[in-house]
Amino acid sequence: MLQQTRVDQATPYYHRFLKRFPTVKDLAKAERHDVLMAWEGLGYYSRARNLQDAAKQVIDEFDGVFPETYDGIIALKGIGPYTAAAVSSIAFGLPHAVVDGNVIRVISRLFGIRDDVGKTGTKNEIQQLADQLLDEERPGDFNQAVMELGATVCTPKNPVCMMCPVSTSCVAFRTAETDSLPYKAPKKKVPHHQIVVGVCRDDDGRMLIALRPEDKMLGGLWEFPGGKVEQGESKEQALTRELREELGVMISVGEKITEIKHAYSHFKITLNAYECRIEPDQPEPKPKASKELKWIQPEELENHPFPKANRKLTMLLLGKK
DNA sequence: AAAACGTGGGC
DNA sequence: TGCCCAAGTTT
Repeated sequence: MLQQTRVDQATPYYHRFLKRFPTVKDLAKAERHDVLMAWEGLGYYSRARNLQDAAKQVIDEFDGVFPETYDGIIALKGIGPYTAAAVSSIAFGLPHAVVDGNVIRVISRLFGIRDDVGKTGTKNEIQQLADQLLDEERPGDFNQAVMELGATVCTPKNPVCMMCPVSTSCVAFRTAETDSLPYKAPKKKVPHHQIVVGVCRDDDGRMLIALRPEDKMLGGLWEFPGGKVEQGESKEQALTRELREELGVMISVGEKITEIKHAYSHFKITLNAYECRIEPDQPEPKPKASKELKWIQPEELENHPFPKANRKLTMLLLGKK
């Protein structure tokens, strides 16, 4: 949960998750739907799938006993170099240095690394330096101490060098480069897409939702069907086209419901939601781009995992805020 | 090796 | 408002 996520953001999820899935076996045998439901809102949903896959690995490949070696730990789904080092050092006292965002900042300043820390080679260099620095007597404490130093003293903005125990040997401090290190190459600006989605209702007041494929973005979550507005298209045209492509039916576009802005990790969207009706002569919709389609009553929206922008829409539809 | 992958808080 | 960054991993 903590991968690319602040402790404060993950903490309530952590407690809820453990209450819902108290043991590895509970998690391993759970429905994916329920795991994603517990993860909804936390983002990077592949982590939830990986975590459950890892639980299955522990049951099936490790006889139900969590591995106690670095190689065994990093063999688990969703566990990479950082998490394997963190768990093996903190839980089992094994000598592996963690390299997270904090450590990258501390090491790059301490040693005056001026290369782009976004590059693989630079990260390897930092990993080597961290490994050399590691206190092999207390690897877990050392790792947490460096991360804590980065989180509280050697901060991204306005580091408190006066409080730093290693400032006298810090290159960035001695050369007044703390503001420019770690160096990161300028980011490309992210695209902004216009998205249209349809809230298709039938005569019983049910709404049509679609399940996103597991291997794609937001995989395993539900959404209102729709897609991107292409160049030269009106939103109504785009929605008609998208639902024809995605559901295989002709629809009529009704009233606009709302407009929701949202930022993902690598692009931004404006989600335009419309009331829709499937034309009377049309066959039952078939999932062409999604894994499954389902007609549900409004109150059932709360029992399905939705990504953030779609969840805002469901809340509006339920009259909740 | 670089890009894909969510969301929320701080400034 | 817009950008940065967060206890990174996978493809």
